[in-house]
Amino acid sequence: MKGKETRTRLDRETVLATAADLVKQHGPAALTMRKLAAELGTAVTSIYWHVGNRESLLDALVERTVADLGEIQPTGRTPARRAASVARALRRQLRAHPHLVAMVHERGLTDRMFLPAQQALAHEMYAAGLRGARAADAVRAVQVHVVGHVLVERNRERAPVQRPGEHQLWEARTAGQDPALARALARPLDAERLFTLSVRALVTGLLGAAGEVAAGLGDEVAAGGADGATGTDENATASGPGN
Amino acid sequence: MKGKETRTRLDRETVLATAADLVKQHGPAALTMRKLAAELGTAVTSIYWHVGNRESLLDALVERTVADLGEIQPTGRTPARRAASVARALRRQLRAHPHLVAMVHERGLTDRMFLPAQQALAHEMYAAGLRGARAADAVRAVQVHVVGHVLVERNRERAPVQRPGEHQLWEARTAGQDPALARALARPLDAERLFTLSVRALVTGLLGAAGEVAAGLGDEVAAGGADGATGTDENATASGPGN
DNA sequence: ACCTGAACACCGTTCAAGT
DNA sequence: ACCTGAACACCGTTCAAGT
Repeated sequence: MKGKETRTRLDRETVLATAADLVKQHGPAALTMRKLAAELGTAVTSIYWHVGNRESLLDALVERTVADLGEIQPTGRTPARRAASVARALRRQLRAHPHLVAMVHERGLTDRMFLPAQQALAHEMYAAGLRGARAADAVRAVQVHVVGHVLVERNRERAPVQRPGEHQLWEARTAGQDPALARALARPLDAERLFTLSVRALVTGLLGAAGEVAAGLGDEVAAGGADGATGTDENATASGPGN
Repeated sequence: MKGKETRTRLDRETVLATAADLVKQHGPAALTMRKLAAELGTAVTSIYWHVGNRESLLDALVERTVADLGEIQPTGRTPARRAASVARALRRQLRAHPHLVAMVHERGLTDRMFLPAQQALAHEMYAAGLRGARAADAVRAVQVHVVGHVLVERNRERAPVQRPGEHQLWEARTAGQDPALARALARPLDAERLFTLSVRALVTGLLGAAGEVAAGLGDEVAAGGADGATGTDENATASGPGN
């Protein structure tokens, strides 16, 4: 159970490695200096010599994880689709490291982490005809949407079963004018589908103004938004070979 | 400093009240049973008699805060604008109780908390011509966007100064084809403006498909998305009288 | 240069004992 | 019915002492 037995020398590298392991398995809250020491087979205080303290240990962990995130490779034939594909790729990266988003945010490393995605998005916004501050707004809107969506998703997964639950709530209430709507809201939510759908809508909305006016790709954009309900098809599995 | 001096009887009510006070001032992490006891002028263990334990104390706190959130009163002349106004009102509610979102999520009370907003949104989506599952998707997309945005905002505010900072990052990098875009991304982000703008785009995108096809209000929707940069004007201060 | 145990100041929670 | 102190099992961190 305790992992390493014949310990000769402790090492900043192995401290980080086993710490990363603990975080990956049980989350950052479960990473206590004492448990880590037990796992390493050393005294608690030895860890301090190599990594300073718990806080800088987590810093280093985050830094290293961010460093070897895969490249983001946009896919699709139009800027709108390519921007959406960047959003999906970003979400996939984040979900591959379940505790990363929260840790990164707490540590104020968000900007560095999202720079590759930001640049990819900026490129597509430019290609779609957005310029300057307007393009910057679009980039940031998508970025915040993705991070926010992943945070909400993660919380929803971690949370104990929703206490009243949309189910009962919507069943009990007067279903209003649209019983089909009430039934749909009572069904459990498919996060992946909702993400794909909302990103598409957001990008469409962001490009819409400039798109129709400036670049004449309004029809393409509208088509991208119109096939909504089909959800996850070919372009959901496309990603860079890096990850 | 210790607040109450002449303490006759402890009371679940006053325990909750002072606990709420501590959370409001220093966040939920700062609410320790021992500090709370000190503030109350009682033994730590007395608290346990009234509220069980720390976890159910926080549960009760959240429950009570959610209970007296104000009504959500949509404003605006079109469904798109009214839906966006619901999103803004929801954001305002959440920001009025800075620690609420995270606590609510951790406790799995999200559904109950957002039911009023959800119903208001559902109403507007129906008015905009969306039906059934499609309307449900739109409602949830907006809901997740708002919660996610607020979570990101909160984290950004709490976080220590972003370490590398978009500033330096974007200045250092090859600014690509659009130096104005790079400059805009180097500027600090105006969360309120970005929120207004992205919600508008999202709603436009969500209604776009059904709106143009079914209800013939595509021009109105497009106009709503096109006046983008002006941001927070009349309808930003509108809310129910409840809060 | 690296590792150790003892010690300090914190936590939440339980429990027998008081009134 | 309500409040108490002592005690337990945890934390992160410091520090003098070892090799």
